[in-house]
Amino acid sequence: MGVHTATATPRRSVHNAGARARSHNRHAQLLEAAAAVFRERGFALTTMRDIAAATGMTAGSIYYHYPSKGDLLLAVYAEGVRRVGEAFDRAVARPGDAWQKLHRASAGHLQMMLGADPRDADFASVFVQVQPHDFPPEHQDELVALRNDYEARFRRLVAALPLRRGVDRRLLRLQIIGALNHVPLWYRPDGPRSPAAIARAITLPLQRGLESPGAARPSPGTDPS
Amino acid sequence: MGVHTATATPRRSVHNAGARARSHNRHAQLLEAAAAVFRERGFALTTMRDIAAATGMTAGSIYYHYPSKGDLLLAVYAEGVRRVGEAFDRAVARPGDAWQKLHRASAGHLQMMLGADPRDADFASVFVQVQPHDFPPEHQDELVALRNDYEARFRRLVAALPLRRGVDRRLLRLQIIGALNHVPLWYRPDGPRSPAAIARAITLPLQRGLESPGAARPSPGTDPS
Amino acid sequence: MGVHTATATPRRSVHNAGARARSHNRHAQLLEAAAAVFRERGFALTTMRDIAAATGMTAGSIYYHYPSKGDLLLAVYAEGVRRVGEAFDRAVARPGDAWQKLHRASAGHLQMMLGADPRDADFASVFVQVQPHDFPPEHQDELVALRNDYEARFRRLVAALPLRRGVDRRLLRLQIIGALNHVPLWYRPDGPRSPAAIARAITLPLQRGLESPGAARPSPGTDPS
Amino acid sequence: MGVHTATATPRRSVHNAGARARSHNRHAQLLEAAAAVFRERGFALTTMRDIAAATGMTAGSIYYHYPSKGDLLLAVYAEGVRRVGEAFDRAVARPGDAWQKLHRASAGHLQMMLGADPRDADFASVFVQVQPHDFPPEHQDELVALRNDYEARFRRLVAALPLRRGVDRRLLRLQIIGALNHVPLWYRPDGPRSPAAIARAITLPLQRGLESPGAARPSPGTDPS
DNA sequence: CATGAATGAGTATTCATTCAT
DNA sequence: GATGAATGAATACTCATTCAT
Repeated sequence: MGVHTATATPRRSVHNAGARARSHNRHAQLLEAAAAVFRERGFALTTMRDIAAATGMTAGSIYYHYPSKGDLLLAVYAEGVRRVGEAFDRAVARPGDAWQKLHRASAGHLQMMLGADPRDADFASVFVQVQPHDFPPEHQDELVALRNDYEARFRRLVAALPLRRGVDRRLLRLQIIGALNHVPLWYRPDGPRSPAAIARAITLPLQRGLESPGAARPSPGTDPS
Repeated sequence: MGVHTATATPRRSVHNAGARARSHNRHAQLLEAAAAVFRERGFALTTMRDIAAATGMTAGSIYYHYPSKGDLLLAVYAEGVRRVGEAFDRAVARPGDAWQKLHRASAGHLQMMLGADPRDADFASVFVQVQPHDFPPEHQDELVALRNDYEARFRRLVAALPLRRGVDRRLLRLQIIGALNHVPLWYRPDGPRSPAAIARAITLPLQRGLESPGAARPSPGTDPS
Repeated sequence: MGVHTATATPRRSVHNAGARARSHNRHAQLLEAAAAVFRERGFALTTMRDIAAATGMTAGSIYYHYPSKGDLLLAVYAEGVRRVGEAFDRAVARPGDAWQKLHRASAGHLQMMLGADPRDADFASVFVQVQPHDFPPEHQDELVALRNDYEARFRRLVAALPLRRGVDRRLLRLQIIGALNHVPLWYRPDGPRSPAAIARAITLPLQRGLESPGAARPSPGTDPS
Repeated sequence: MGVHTATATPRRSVHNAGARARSHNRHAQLLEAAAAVFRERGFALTTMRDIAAATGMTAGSIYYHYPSKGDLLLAVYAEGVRRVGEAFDRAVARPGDAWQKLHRASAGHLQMMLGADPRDADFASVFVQVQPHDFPPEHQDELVALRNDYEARFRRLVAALPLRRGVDRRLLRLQIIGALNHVPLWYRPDGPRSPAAIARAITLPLQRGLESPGAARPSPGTDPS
């Protein structure tokens, strides 16, 4: 679990507990700063000096921890996948039928991007908004692998949904992901709806429109997620 | 009409028909090349040399026609808005109820991005994928104005939809746009569904889930759009 | 004595009187525009487009009249020498002793730079402020020759001055030229002194301080120039 | 004190003595090289590569020390003001009457531009020959402030001169400055007069021509400056 | 004569990256 | 671990100049 599950790990391992702790902090700090800056400015417009300034380091020092800007982005991306994935898993783990799990998982996904913790939001936003397109070519495969990791969760959940015959489950999944990931482009924290409410307002009509006729109608108030 | 309705127009007008025709062609050619390259690489990673190479010009020559890279992007964006907007308008102009118009307009929107004409696709994709964020600050206002122009069409159309009470029309609109604009990220032209079919598969469940109970159920086969 | 006494003449001669007249006007117009722009922005910062804009031409058209930017500057410079030289000559031609002639010639020099006719001022200012340094190397010799032409007048005039023994006439001349040419850097047309008065205030103390003891003291009011 | 008193200081301070010394040397070296090249070619015609070549650096490296070409020029200018100003102050600090101080200060001014130390000459020449006109607009105010700083010294000195009634002290000051600053345009180091002698030859006649009648006549030999 | 269009060599500036200390 | 300094390749943009029409 730690911050460095991703492939783009730092150059060398540390040698004692004190150093590891310090190192860990420094790494986490660096990764968070990078996430914040990447989110704010995008990859191409972010300079290593921007990130360095956000940590109190100088640009050269970053290279002690990450071998390149692309690796740093990849590490941020991976951490984004990890965090959003965990939120997703937590939502799915709670009892309920498949539609309820979808509502809650969507809410979890959105809350990671828009919720109270700005660090979650930074990592999740990078994960959700950065496209393979923005990466240096040598990292694109890894990026796609990470993304697939996450999307597999969605795939499994949608596969469990009781749907009318003929519904294209892949398209349903992509429609939900598209709608959810579009939210940060217009969301205002002082708006009338919470991220969870938005997520529910996105998925509930789809349930109404697509669930198999035999299933019980969802009653809006029964799921407190 | 024509390519140069947009705000970011070329530096000077021409004075006779022959020159105008030539000039027009060159401009259209330049704009199309820029659209293709911006779409492929994004704004930040596209160099003026890339665009020049795609037209057979030298980088410096572009500046005879557009005063900056940002202006060129803006012109491409504006042309994207114009093309997608026209497709939208054509769809809405055909007779039908509001839901039918929404289905067709969504199909038009998607077809611009994914349809047979690669030039439409280039302009539309730039329009849809470039964010204010990617623009030089001095052009962002204009960009937002252009985008609002287009979104107003969607707003009017959604306003005309017969919906259950309590449905948030703004959210519905943004959900549809989000889902539609996400399609190019996964669409494969050799896939089983046409862009129009995808659009319909996105909006039809929403109709089923959200239309006001009194309205007639949509029968899938009646709208041939 | 037309505009083109200088070496940097236009590419080809004209063939009939009408054309010559028109050509002459166009040339004069171009030269004046160039003088104005060179004066305002300096050689290096002036673009051919600046000059073209000031004449209503396009940049390429200038090359019909002058083979290069350097040649254009040289022509302006030469015209400056011509105009200031003529003013100098007029002042010297009027009757009076050598000191009176010096006062009047200095006044003429200054009036060319600061007087009522803005065209004189443009040409004179370019002449006076542009240094060999600013020229393309291939024109520097010619520039120096032109400048020497003008300075020879000053040299002759100073040679005729009745001075105490031991006075360095060359230094005196250069001191006067330096002081005069410095005036445009601080002169304000709404100031209390006219260019002629300034010139006199510069040269009169030098007369008082340097003229040979036997000469009559200048009485301030006698020379109305 | 030292090289970096001026406003256009390098980007960041250093943290230990060794580094500071190195840094200081590098800065001084860079500034001196820039002064030499600016003096030789003027601001507009000097390229960053020229300056870099003169220091053994790469053009890009200059930006580690100065944020722009304009800032670099300003730093050179400021150093010129500082050096010439100090020479002026030293001359004024020595005992003597106001006229003697003027002679010596003028000599100091000239010696800075033409004296034995080529570095002084570079800085002083840039100070004296560069006009606000040559600067990027954003630096012009600062330039004028620096220049005023220096001219105030001259103003105070001229204010102390015993002069005939009616003499325009401002004009006298500007006449002297104009004559002095013109000298580098014709001075040859192998000529018959030293810079100090030239300065004296410029100011002494003005004393003779302008000092108030009651004052003692200056005897040429008494002031050995 | 004039122009629209293009060129290509240059210009300042940026920035990821390196490295000695 | 960290940094100051440097690098060099790339980038947007400029501009004198050319030339077909």
